[in-house]
Amino acid sequence: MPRLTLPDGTIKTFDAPLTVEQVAASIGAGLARAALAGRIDGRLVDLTTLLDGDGSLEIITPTSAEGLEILRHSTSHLMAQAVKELFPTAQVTIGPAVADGFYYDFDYERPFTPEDLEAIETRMALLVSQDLRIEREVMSRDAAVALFLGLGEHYKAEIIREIPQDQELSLYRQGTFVDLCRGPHVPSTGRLKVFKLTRVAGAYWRGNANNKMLQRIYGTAFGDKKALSAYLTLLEEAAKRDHRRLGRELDLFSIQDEAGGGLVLWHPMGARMRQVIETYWKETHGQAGYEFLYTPHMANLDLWRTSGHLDFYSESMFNPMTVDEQSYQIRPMNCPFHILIYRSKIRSHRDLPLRWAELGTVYRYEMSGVLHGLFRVRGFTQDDAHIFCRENQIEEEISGILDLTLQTLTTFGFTDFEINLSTRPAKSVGSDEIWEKATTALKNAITQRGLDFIEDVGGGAFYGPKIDVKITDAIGRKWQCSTIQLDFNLPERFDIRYIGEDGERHRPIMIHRALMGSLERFFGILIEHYAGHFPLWLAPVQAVVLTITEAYNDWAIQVQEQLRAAGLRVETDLRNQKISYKIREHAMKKTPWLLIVGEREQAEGAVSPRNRSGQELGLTSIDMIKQRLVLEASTRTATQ
RNA sequence: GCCGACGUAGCUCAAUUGGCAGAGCAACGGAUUUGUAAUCCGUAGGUUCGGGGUUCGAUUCCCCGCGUCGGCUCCA
Repeated sequence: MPRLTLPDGTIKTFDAPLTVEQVAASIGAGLARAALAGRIDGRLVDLTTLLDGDGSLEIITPTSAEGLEILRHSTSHLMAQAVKELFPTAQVTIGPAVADGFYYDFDYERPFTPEDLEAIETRMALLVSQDLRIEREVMSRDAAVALFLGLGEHYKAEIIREIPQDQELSLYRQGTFVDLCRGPHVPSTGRLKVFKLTRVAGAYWRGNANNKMLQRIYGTAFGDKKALSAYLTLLEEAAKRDHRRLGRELDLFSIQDEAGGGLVLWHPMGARMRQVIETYWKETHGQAGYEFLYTPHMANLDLWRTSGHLDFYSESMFNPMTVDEQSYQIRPMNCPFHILIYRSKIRSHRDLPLRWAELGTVYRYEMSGVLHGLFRVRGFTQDDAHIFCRENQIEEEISGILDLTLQTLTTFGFTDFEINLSTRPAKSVGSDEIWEKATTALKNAITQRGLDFIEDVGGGAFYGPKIDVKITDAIGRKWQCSTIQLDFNLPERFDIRYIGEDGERHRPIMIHRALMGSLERFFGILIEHYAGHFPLWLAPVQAVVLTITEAYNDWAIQVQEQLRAAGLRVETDLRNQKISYKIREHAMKKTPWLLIVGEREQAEGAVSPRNRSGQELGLTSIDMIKQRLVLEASTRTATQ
């Protein structure tokens, strides 16, 4: 007699075994229609799963993340079925649900075309209208291998051979199509009504460039049409915010072939913003007890041999250049230089912790195909710092870095954080003891300020555990910028030490950390986060004084001078144009404040301010507007 | 690097089966002296990404190169 506990705590008992689907129907017809799968005691199962014992049961619908994932996974199978029917010689490989939808990789003699996608979509719709049952079947390994080899599906056979012996193999059949799959899946193709194939792309088998290139088709699926159109609207919104487009429109930066791909040219307006960001960075780091360093952009190759970068990082390094028969390497990182400064004299335990920061520009080789605006470049500036401390100072230092990180990110308008802690991987350097101590210190530092974290077990670098912080932007996208990384390796390689209280030599702990990560990338994120509507403290031009006619030029210039004297970034627009023309132009440049001056304003020593949202303040004295803008800029928050 | 799509004026985009390379905005010149999102007239602007081929003729078709864009991790 199944006795089932539902998520709201109610308990339902049945006098005979029944399927998840039947339970859903017993709760309500609406739920039965929406049901995609079930969760029994935490395990996701098909709707057709028979319940014969007690336990907790949750009905999964498209409103949950899992429901959406199942829906998309099933849609990817539906697509594979359509592809197999239209292109019988295509071999199926893998087809998972991913962040925004799903994909399926096929091995086919030619790439799929946009016309193929249309045909596939049409066939998918046909299969949906047939409402084919999707049925699970368990099979032995040998039988499964034989089945797929018989179907000419060599990739599937290869996959099965790699699945652990003791794991149960399941197949899903729908119509003539059969696929190896862990499941769960929706009960029939009729459930898959809202989907869209988005693009085709090449993708290597198993993501390895040495393997054959497969044809990947991307698509997405949703529980209802509204959700799909909301998603498409989001894509449009993201396109409007594209920093490459805004960067050009607002004249912030460019990347030009003549200089080289992935090398950023900061134009005056972008450079103004960068100055503001750097000034803020210096201010906060000074307050947090950091010292600042400047180090060279290249160094003798031997330095990179000692640091080990030549061994484990050479793929990302530019080729060395020869100078006076010696090899020099343009730097991909700043840390070896900071270590050299540490090692330049004997350090005492009293000197520690040393917090050394540098806006260090580094150059890394990225494959041409991955370059992308400011997000993926070949030359960028890190807001880098290295902390040298004693073992017993780790927790306090991490704690301080976390404070600074959250303070910085909040100031730039990000308030939603996800903290990831990555622990010791299989291959690593350093003793069990130090890993244990350090990892605990990291955890404590996070939990002590009441924050949650996601643990990525074994996800740390070989040289130490790390904390990454992800931010969520205005349209819900996540970005990882900040990283805090312990290093047990470099102090060893450079043999750096300090003299302890006991008079003996000890090895310091090194912490690498960057809060914004790369200034270029962070700038790109800011552009997209604010969609170019930068808060006053960041805006390259904070206000423009617009004249009604040339008769008021003198007053406009006086206004500009007075506001500039108060530290504001103010321009004038004295052109012989209608006021509405000028307003439109500066509105499109997303200037926070437009200060209009004409006869009345001049007579009263005033301006008529209009803010970015079109709000007019009316006649305002020069002192009033000065105060207001200075206050708004100094609070470093978005007020419009 | 690999797969695919694309590459026309500073920007956004046209150009019939292969038949004189165009428009809007921006720029520049002139007129207009204007009150809250585009005043009017004019001028200039091109090796159609580069190179080669087919053709009487190539922006258009073919080949090579360069660049841009979308992908190439998310496990059956």
